[in-house]
Amino acid sequence: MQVYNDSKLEEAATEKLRQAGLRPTRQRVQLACLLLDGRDRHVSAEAVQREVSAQGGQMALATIYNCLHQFESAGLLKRVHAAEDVYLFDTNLGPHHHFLDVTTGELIDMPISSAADFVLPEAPAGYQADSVDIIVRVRPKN
Amino acid sequence: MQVYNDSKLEEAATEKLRQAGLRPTRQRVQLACLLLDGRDRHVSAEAVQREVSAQGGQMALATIYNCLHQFESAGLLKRVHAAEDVYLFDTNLGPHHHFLDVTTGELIDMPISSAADFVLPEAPAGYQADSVDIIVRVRPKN
DNA sequence: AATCTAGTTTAAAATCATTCTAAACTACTT
DNA sequence: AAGTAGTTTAGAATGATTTTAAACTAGATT
Repeated sequence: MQVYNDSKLEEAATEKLRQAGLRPTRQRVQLACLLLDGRDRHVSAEAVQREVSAQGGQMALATIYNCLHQFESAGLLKRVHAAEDVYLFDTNLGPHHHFLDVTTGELIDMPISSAADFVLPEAPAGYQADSVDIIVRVRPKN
Repeated sequence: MQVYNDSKLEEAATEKLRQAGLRPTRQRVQLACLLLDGRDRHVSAEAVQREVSAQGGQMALATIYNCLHQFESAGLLKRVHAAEDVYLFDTNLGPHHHFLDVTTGELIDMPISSAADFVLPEAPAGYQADSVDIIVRVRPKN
């Protein structure tokens, strides 16, 4: 946490956690401030730990994994398949898909309107579609 | 391999490996017979090892990983993201995507009947699209 | 405010799929 | 038959994630 905490942000985070049925512990509040502030981001547990460290704090990786998964279960985050063997937590809760820059591994949100261009085949007989994941691999031009 | 090897199959596999620039070792021929026989399948390294064992053979997992990756590099297999943390090797080399039965983890090939069904979204400015991965999660009706 | 307790955090160990190592083996050439 | 580069292998290493179990804490109870 910053030397000067933004108590407004913390109060909002606390409220968000309460509504999600999560006890607002110091760690969860800190992570909520970091991740549930409205910015659309794609983060790994380790990246979160680095951010916590950068703010002068410290948090066990196990705690970060716990919290991120709890946030996910509570619908505060989504877990997305970013690349080959990489999963990230996505703060963008709206329906969207991703572009993946194969040269850097960076994920870029794909507005759903673009994805609407996709015409998906009917689900196989006896099945009903549940959800769709689309990743378009891209690379910088030239 | 079966008690009575199908030497025709082995010859075909040997030829396929040669054309791919892979020395047809005993292990690679056995795996090629198992996997490159025209059936469309989705297999893990461990599943392959179980099949080898079921045929009375044995093969180090490291060898299986080596071979599967070499087959992939040679364009004889594709590696696909099957589910959450699961990757499988896909013997269907044609352009296609997958349905994933979320209740069993089973992958079902999604034919691309007409390539026109898939209109790629515009890549972000400065990027060009490379390839697309689509997984439609499905579940049995009722 | 002190106590209680279920829920939480943590360091450290465990897990598990995959990869690496380096020694033994083998396909192919000479 | 011998040589050599490429292969296979058991076992160790890796690395992201999960588990363990002991210490800690938020919130309820007295």
